[in-house]
Amino acid sequence: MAHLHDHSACIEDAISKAEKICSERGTRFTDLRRRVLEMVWQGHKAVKAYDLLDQLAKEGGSAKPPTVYRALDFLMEEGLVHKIESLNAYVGCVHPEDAHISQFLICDRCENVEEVSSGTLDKAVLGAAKDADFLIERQTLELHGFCSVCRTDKKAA
Amino acid sequence: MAHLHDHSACIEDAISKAEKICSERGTRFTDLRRRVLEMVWQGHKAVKAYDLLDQLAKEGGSAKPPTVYRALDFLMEEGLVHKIESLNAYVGCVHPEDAHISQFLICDRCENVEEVSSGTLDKAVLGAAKDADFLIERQTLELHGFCSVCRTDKKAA
DNA sequence: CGCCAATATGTTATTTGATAACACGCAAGT
DNA sequence: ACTTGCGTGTTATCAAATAACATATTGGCG
Repeated sequence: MAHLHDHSACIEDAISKAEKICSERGTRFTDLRRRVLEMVWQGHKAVKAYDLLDQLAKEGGSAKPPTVYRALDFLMEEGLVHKIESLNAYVGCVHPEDAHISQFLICDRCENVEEVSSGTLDKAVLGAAKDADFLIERQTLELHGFCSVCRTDKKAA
Repeated sequence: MAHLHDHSACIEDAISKAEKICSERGTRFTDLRRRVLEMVWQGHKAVKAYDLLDQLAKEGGSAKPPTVYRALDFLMEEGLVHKIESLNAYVGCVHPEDAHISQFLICDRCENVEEVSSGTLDKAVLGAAKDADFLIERQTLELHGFCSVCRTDKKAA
């Protein structure tokens, strides 16, 4: 993911995909849920629930924790948002149209989160589970470190 | 990991390894830290910080959150304990003597946590990072599902 | 249309998870 | 004995998440 890009296109894309998915499934993409999804997509960083809460509160309405957590729960159910467990934060899904296992590269410097899908990695995970005779239902795979841009910057500095 | 085994041997082993490691490094394996490590090792499940706190409180002494979090921080620094991010809980490390990357199989039924080390998996993770030109510093890899025993039980039930 | 049921949101309170800041104590080395 | 560092105690607070109940909105159906 480049550091410089037309991010408004990312937001628009995420919203239109969400509209399509919800309409296909007959689930309701309400104003609140749209607003929360937009806020999650304000960048490619993982966003904290209470930061969303603050923003919502500033925008006028009364906003309490359940408001934002319920919206996040809905968005996660629909696969539009993922939770980053190691950060207690939430990030927009880049390809919500198909169900998938999530794997993340999280830069600890610029904080950008990149969602990757590696078939090799998937296979290795399944292989490890098979070796242990373990049935996987859900996985958390979060790799922290430095993205290519930040690694270069560090060297320069 | 078998469901039935002489668990006291696990505890003893963990404590003696901890003693050895701390003495080698010149770090202090105090009574409190020993007690917390024993409690983390009361089973192969991940243990919550506030459960440790409750236990400590019952054992007489005054115990407040920092007490247990500081002990856990120490134990994690020494590699004696790992945090399971997806559960906000802590589990004893099975081979603290050598630094390593942690990968966990977490049974959502019996709650046992098995620490695995798969070279294939390690390689796949490194490969995915390399493809993205990403430098890994730390990883969270937690696989949730059902262990072999619980999977069999489920079928039977 | 008007009603009902289901879903969504608002509201209050509480639980759980974690850390900041400062005080006190103890142990090892000089 | 002294002091320096480390460990622990204590108080307070922040941060993350959910429970329980009230109200509102929407969509389906008679």
